[in-house]
Amino acid sequence: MNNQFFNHKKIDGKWQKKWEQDQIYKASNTSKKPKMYVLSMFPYPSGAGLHVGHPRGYIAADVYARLKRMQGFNVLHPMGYDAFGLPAEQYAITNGIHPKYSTAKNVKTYQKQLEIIGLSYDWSRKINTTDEDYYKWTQWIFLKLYNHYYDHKAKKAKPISEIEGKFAHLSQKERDTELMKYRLAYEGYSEVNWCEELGTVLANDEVIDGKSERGGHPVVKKVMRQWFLRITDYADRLISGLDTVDFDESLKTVQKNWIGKSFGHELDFKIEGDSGDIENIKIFTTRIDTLSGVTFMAISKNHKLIIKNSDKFYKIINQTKAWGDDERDIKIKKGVLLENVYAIHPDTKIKLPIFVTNYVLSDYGFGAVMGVPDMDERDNDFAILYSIEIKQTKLEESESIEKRLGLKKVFKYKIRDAVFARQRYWGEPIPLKHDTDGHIIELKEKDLPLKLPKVTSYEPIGSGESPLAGVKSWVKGGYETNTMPGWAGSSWYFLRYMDAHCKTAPVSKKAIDYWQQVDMYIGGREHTTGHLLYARFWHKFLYDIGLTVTEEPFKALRNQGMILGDDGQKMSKRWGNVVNPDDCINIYGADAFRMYEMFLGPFDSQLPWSTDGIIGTRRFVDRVWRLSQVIEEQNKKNKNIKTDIQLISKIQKVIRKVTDDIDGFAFNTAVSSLMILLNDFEEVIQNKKEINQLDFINFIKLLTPFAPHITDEIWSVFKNKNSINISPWPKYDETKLVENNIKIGIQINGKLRGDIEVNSTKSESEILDEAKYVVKNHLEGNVIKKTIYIKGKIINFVI
RNA sequence: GGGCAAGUGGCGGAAUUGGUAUACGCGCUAGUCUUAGGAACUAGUUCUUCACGGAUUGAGGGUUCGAGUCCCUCCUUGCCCACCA
Repeated sequence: MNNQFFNHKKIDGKWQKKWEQDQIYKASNTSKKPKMYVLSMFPYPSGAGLHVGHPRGYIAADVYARLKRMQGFNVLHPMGYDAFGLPAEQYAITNGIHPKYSTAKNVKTYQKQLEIIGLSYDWSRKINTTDEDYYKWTQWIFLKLYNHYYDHKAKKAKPISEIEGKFAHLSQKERDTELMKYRLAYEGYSEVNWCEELGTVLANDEVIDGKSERGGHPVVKKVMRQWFLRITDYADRLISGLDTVDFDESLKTVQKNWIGKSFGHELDFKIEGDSGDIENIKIFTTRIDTLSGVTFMAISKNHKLIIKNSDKFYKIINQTKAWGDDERDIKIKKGVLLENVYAIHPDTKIKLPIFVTNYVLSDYGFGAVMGVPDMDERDNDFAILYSIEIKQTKLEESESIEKRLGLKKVFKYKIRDAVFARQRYWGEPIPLKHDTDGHIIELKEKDLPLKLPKVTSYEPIGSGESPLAGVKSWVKGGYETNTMPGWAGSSWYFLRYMDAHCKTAPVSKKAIDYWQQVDMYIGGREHTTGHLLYARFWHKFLYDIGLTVTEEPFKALRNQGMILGDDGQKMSKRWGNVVNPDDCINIYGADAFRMYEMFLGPFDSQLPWSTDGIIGTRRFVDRVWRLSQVIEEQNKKNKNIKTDIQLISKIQKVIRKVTDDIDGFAFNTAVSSLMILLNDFEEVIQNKKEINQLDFINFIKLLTPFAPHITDEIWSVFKNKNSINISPWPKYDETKLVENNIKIGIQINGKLRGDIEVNSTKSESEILDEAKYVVKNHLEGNVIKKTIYIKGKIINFVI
């Protein structure tokens, strides 16, 4: 070992191979050590492969996992692939290649890219959501959702069989219909986000500004048969559970706002005039106290008053058709007055005009609003546009209105039940059959997995139905032709890692009892209202049915900031600013790359990438390498070197700093303090002093979570057995600290005028006298009115 | 429109939470070595000034012996949600 440069090409691979051979990162499900489950959000392997932004979260999780392992935890740190979903299917349509093969290829690429980074995964637990052994259990969970309902009194899910008796007197068809109103996975007809280009329905969070998240195709509303998950039943628990987890406060707020719980009252306004069977307009309001200011009613164009009287209101239907399908897009308020129909104010009995408007959402509350232009800005805008009376509101205690009109307090939520069906091929088949009467039959557990059949074409068939509807045997068997959405497999994968090969359940009782939940979850903020909410929902359901042992899946969550291109734009092929991690690792080595990703800046900040900077951490790696050789030489000659006590003291401080920083996800400052410590080591060597190997080992141990390859190599050159990666973490020892002479500033009236060396042997008056002497020019001819001396920090003379 | 962040050298960013602003790294300048270039190493590098000195954390004000940090007003940028009754 006489090289000036660290030979990463040889050494990185050597250790990666050895770690895998010795299985040093394998987690034990029976260990007596304290457990620690550290999880990175698993990737969707796209054809483009990883860019340098992706590994940031993986490396951070890995650094954290490595620290915990060295601190003596039994660490579970797994990785896998989320491989069902649209892009693979789009690729299949364009290229005629089965998604199974294209995703397998992508997974292979990702696997290679991850391996060369040197991440400490327990690969024996690798999962892939498209494996039959995996999606068998996704289907199993779906069936559990299907045959459970939510008991709002007990606040938990219960078997549907418990309420079947209630409907025993009904015909099977009627009974099916009634029970469907309770099931947590249910079939319904609903207006959904339909994307013609993709030929499928999308969830709300997959639609951005009326366009599909993937591809940016137009999305319109369409009524279709769908499967839904009743996430709304869990809305309250999804809010209250946030108080028990260690997530970023702003992320909790986003989830709370997404669920959108609000408190208010429901109230019926009687209708007079030509309104067919409809007698009332039901509204929800959070401001019942403004009732006296109501001067009109506003309803959405899809309100039942219009729909059920389409013959009477055909003109209005035609007029409002052109308003656009997405009410969220509207900029200018529009309205049409209903003729010959009035609503009656419950107190004054005054006739109120009814308008069909574009600013009332059809899918929130009852799609109807009481218009209070005096108090509500939106109602005010509308009233001015349509010359509606604006009446001064007399606020009234809501309790007295409640009593007078017999109203009850109610809660409303913004969150909708989640559409759980895609008219697509590349997803988990829904394990249900429809018999000829339309009765639904569940598949039995022994018949799972219901495997995806082969198809000849991946295009959705004309009606917008899934390609499965074109498979004769499938349709003949009565199988459901919808498949599950992309987020099905990712809603429970963290449980599967606990027991990746369990044959009898999604996860065995023994494994869940041991691992409990994810202790530290690391991923991007973009999953806040999608995956993260769905996973919490499924986990709570699985808790209700006794499969999991905690209410929440993730005890703590940390979000990484996005890495931008060096032009400050999002990294993408479109801008030509994509940097590939493989190239960086090939040139600079995994350790330099890992350190640079962590050193770039605060973990949760968005940061521009600059490949130029890696040279800095690469130089650091080389300097550590050279220093290790010098120290080895010194220690060969003399076994009992006494290291400079100042340096030992500095090492102790860095032990504390690096430990605290990794715990607090302040990786950038941990790396910088390691750089400072290296500078200190080199200064000692330059001064022709010697360093004991054991003190240097403390330093390389602190470096190990960031740069595990070079530290393991040095560790073995120093003739240590096993891997440094499973050696004990250094302990901070306060007794080894020495007090230095420190320089403190001398201020006059708060302005810095000089400095002074102090140490513990000098008394306060000695220090102050000396300080006065140092700044005597500034003090000349002035009286010191006040002296402030903060020990070890500052002296301030006020004149 | 609402909510949440954040504004510090040429650049990415530090600052023990009110106590010497600009740590660490990139880049740049000079030097050593080299036929040369590169690499490596050494020294320097907030601005202004020949220098002594002076100024400086988006702008302005305030509290304090002392403010990047706390308070008020404003400006700018980023992200998320956007007619949720």
